[in-house]
Amino acid sequence: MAGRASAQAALETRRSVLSAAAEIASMEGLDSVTIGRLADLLGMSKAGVIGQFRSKERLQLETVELVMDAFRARVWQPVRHLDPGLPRLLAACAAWVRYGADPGYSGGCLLTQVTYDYDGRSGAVHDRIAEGRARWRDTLRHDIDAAIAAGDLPPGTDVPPLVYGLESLAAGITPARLLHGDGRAEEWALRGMRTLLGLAPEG
Amino acid sequence: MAGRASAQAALETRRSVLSAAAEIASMEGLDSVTIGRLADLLGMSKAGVIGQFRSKERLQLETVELVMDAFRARVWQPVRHLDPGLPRLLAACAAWVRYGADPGYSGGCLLTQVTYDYDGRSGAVHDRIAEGRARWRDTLRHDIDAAIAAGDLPPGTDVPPLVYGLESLAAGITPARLLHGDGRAEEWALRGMRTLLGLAPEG
DNA sequence: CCTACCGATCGGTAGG
DNA sequence: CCTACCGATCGGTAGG
Repeated sequence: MAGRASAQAALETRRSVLSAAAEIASMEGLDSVTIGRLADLLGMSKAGVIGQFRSKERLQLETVELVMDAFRARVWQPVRHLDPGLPRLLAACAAWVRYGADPGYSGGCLLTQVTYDYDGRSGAVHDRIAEGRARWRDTLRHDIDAAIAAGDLPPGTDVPPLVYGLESLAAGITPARLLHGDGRAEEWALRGMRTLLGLAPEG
Repeated sequence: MAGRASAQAALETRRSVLSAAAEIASMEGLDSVTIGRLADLLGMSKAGVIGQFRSKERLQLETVELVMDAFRARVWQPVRHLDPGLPRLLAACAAWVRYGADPGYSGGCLLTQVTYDYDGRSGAVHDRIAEGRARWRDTLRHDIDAAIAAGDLPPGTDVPPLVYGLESLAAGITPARLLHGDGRAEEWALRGMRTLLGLAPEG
């Protein structure tokens, strides 16, 4: 029973630790994910929890990685097969706000929360978040450029402010829902995105 | 030297504790404000730090209160003498994004960070943030309503999505600056606000 | 992945 | 506002 488990069992343990870490983090912040709490929650020893992750920072980093994977799977994967351009951008935005409104964790969108919490810190988590956001910005820019080239957006469109606006509107969903109970924040965010893109409110 | 200080000295101590707490919190989050760290930073004993605040939650709450006061002083105070309506709304938005870009703390806008960090928690800090945001929303709504009545905004303006958009765009400044070095985020936020209001890009 | 343990730090109090 | 102290918990390691 004791001793080193099989590679498969170790992988399952790893997954359950990260899943619990994401759940705690979504409610109380990534800092509140402590080794002792995870051990209690999972009925394991602290050594068992931290064993696979060398350090708490590694565990935090892998938690962030897990959530970024979920974001890609739910937001980017469903639309990536479409041609670059405005239709794909709008589909991505719709999936994006949908994810923000229902990220699969009790405490709201962990990605947003970690972004706003770690932006002013230094360290691996800050760097990883900055890199992930930069890649998502690239993706958005790519579709915006294609939309301009196709004539679906005006030729003079200033791209950086537009990207800034889209990501700000998406991020606002979590506090709107959790602080004010705005059940329609998802819809509001998407409507704002359409306005910034210069599109009519519907269709 | 030792023993209970005068009421005035106590007030100065209180201020210096809260100021240090805000500085730490802006960089590493409100959770990282520990009594021991404040004591080290200020050259005091832990008992001296916590003495005036009964508990850590009270200290956190008063730190939030301090930052909310600063927000009101820098954003609302300079424009409140203007008549309700679009000009005051635009002046408030300009002061708002200015504050977001330069909030007076090293680690960015503490109000934004705490908002996104505590939205999913329960407790006094969450409740106070929700209340403060609700009051600011009321202020915005009041000017928007006046602008509609004056004919400066269309009669059919849907107010809640607009308020949502304004606050989301303002909040996006901190991560844009700190994660991506977007020096023009303040300008982008204001431009987005004007677009949502249906105004021309300039003037 | 467990037991047993390390030094450090946590929030907070007693008493002056 | 200080010294001295409390039990609890922190991240992490040794050894199996």
